[in-house]
Amino acid sequence: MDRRPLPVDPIDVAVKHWESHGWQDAAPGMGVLTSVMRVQQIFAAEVAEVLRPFGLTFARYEVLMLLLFSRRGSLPLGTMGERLQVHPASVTNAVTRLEQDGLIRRLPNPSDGRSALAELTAKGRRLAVSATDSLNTQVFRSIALPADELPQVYGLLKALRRAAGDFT
Amino acid sequence: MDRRPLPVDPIDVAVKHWESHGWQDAAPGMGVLTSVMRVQQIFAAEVAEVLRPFGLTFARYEVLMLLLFSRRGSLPLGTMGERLQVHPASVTNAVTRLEQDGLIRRLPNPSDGRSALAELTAKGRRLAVSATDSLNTQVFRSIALPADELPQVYGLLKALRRAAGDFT
DNA sequence: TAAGATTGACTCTTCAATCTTC
DNA sequence: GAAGATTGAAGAGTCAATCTTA
Repeated sequence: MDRRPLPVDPIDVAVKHWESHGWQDAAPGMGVLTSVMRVQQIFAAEVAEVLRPFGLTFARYEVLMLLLFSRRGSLPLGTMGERLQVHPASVTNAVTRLEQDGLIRRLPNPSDGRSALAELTAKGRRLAVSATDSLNTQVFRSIALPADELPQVYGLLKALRRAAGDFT
Repeated sequence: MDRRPLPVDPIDVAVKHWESHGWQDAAPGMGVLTSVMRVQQIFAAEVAEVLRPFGLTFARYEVLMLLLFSRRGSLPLGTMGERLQVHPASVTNAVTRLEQDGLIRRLPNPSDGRSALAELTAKGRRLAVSATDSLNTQVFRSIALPADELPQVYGLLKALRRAAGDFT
């Protein structure tokens, strides 16, 4: 689904339309929201391409990394859903697939019979590290902004997330 | 799928993990990418909630707005895919659904027998304007950033989009 | 009764293959 | 043969309903 670059920025055009329809006060917000949607789409495509050879999606990669960074290499599914801010059903989905691929194991939670733990296997640990190496090199280190502007975007997006009640 | 706010910012935590695993140079990019993904998720949820009563998704709303802003109120499907940066199949999907709902009409393209035009109906035009009023009020005008910071984010995201080859 | 997890239905997206027209 | 659009299949996400345990 690759496209040639457009001669004009379609989001600039949309913002101008908003301004000329009497929606001046909403135009900047519309522009920012639409830009976030589009940048996410670009990032998601890049990440998906890098992760495909590993048999991973971004959601499943995030589950692996959460486990990699955890003290014992295991976490309750509910905790993972909270940290990743996704629906419980999405966690179940990702965990099931990762388990089929032998990257994690499901264990009963000794302290709560209702709960399940996901635990990283040795194979999962190795894959998480390899995939991270690729992502670091091909995506994260290549984000096309002057180095001093990255913390700026980060801070602005963080303000948006905090305002939305993501964290306190 | 609503969640209570977390006591710490999970993205801050991930960035710190990156730094302490010898991936310092990739940490800022990882933080920005992850933040964009999360802010997109928040925005998408807000937009979906506002559009639900109108029977619209964001993708279908974007199609309506593209037609609303076009000279004749009609555009070839391929052109819409380019402007919205989505797969042709997504356009077909959205257009089919909008047509079922009586918001647009499919017409043959007089200048190319392979191509189809989508044309806004009166009903579609009214709905597009109503939905925009709601989005302006409940989402776009309420984006939680000091007014002078919106153009800043916009500019930074635009630099990212340009670097990705979105437009020239 | 409530909480954790799972299931099945539904939506949206992309991809590959196909059909028609240029 | 190439381009525009469509179709069917597969993947991922949410939601509502359900099952089990606390």
